[in-house]
Amino acid sequence: MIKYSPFEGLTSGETAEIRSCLCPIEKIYGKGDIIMQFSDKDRNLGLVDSGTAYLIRIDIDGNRSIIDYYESGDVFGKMLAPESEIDAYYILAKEKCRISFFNYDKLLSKCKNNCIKHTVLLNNLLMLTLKKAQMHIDILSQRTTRQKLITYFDYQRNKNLSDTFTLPLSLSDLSDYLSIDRSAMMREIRNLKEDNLISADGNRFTLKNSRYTYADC
Amino acid sequence: MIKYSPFEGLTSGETAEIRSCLCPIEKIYGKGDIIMQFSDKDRNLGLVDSGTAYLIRIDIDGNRSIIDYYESGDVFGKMLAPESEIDAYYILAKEKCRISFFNYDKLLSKCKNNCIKHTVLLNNLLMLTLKKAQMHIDILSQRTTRQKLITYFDYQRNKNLSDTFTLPLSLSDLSDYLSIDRSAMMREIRNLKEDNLISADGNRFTLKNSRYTYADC
DNA sequence: AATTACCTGTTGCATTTGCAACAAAAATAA
DNA sequence: TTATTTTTGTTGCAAATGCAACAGGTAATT
Repeated sequence: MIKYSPFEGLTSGETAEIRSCLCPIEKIYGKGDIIMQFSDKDRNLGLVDSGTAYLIRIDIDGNRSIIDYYESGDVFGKMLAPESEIDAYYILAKEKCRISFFNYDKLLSKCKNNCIKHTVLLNNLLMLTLKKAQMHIDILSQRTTRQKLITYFDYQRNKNLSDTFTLPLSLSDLSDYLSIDRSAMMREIRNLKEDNLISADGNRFTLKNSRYTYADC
Repeated sequence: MIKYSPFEGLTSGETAEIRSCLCPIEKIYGKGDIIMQFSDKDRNLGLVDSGTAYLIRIDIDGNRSIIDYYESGDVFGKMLAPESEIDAYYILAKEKCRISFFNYDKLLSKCKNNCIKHTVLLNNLLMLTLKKAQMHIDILSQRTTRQKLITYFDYQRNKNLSDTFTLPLSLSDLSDYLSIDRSAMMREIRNLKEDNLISADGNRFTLKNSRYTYADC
């Protein structure tokens, strides 16, 4: 499985060069802070240095969904976000976060050195965001709660290269990300345990069906 | 609402230049033909000149889902497609299609003229695919059949700039794209009619709730 | 240390959704 | 044309899911 990152295909020297060329601004956010609101004025792109954050959608009826989540190395911004005239989207700090903000007018323009590295970076950002979106579609398009859970767990297994892994989300938030009722999800997790397909201790899970292992990748 | 297209931001002259530079190969497919299978050998990117095609997923249990669909101007290819070791993905011609294939090694490499247009094209392709994926997530993350339908119809209204529009999918295929049971979907469409929120004749629909119109965009 | 807020886990019950099956209509092929 | 396949539309029933409410545990805050 290919791991996509913003600086994929760039050496650490080039990465440093881009960083100094684009001179990002670092900010710290506390739990529950709103990091970005996607107003027209906001010409920044956020790179998560540490902590976790959510992309939240509030729809016309006030329902809250977790559309995406960001861990260290993930990136967000208006350019990469869904647009809507109806729903509100914002980035929420789930825990204390350190974020580097890049001005993306600088990112989009050619720099003095006429280097194509900006473009490589831009492509990486788009590809990274696309792959996460495709993963989410893969999960959401599963027909049952059970299949949504198993598909999500399978991605976690591949990401962690281990049958045992700790969820990056609380169970409560996971149900939001999977777009299912929390109590129904808890019920199905119990069923999966009873069917001996998983075991779990808190939010540390082990996938027991070994038909397809991360080693197959 | 911004309309994304592969050649967005390029003049018709530049578009022609790219086409001649990349010299795409045109092919015609009949209804039901498999256009692309995402094998490693396939280094092509397909642009739909006419007709419609689907991105199909067949999961481990044999279930078929429509993950994406392509109309004139849309683009597909291994680079833009989900990857999976478990599920099979392929592009299926829904009706007679004319497709232009671009070699994307050529696309990714700099051309002799050192033009950045290839890169613009690449960014457009990624952005186009991302926006479609985000739309799909927006729809699939709706909790009820009713909300999935209304959200989908709303996108169609915006795309067509009219409260009345013809679906680009058959109702049968729409249920696959929305990941819901067809009969349940038919039942909910009937309910929507009875609640006077929509009217429909065949697969020509009119959205009657005018809280938010395309004019607001 | 005490208080508060949040998260986990559970249950009964109502509602929604999926499943299976069928008939009619429409589109496609022979 | 006629035959065949696909799509639409419907229904009864079973199963899955959502809703509301609550209790206990854990983490965060004062």
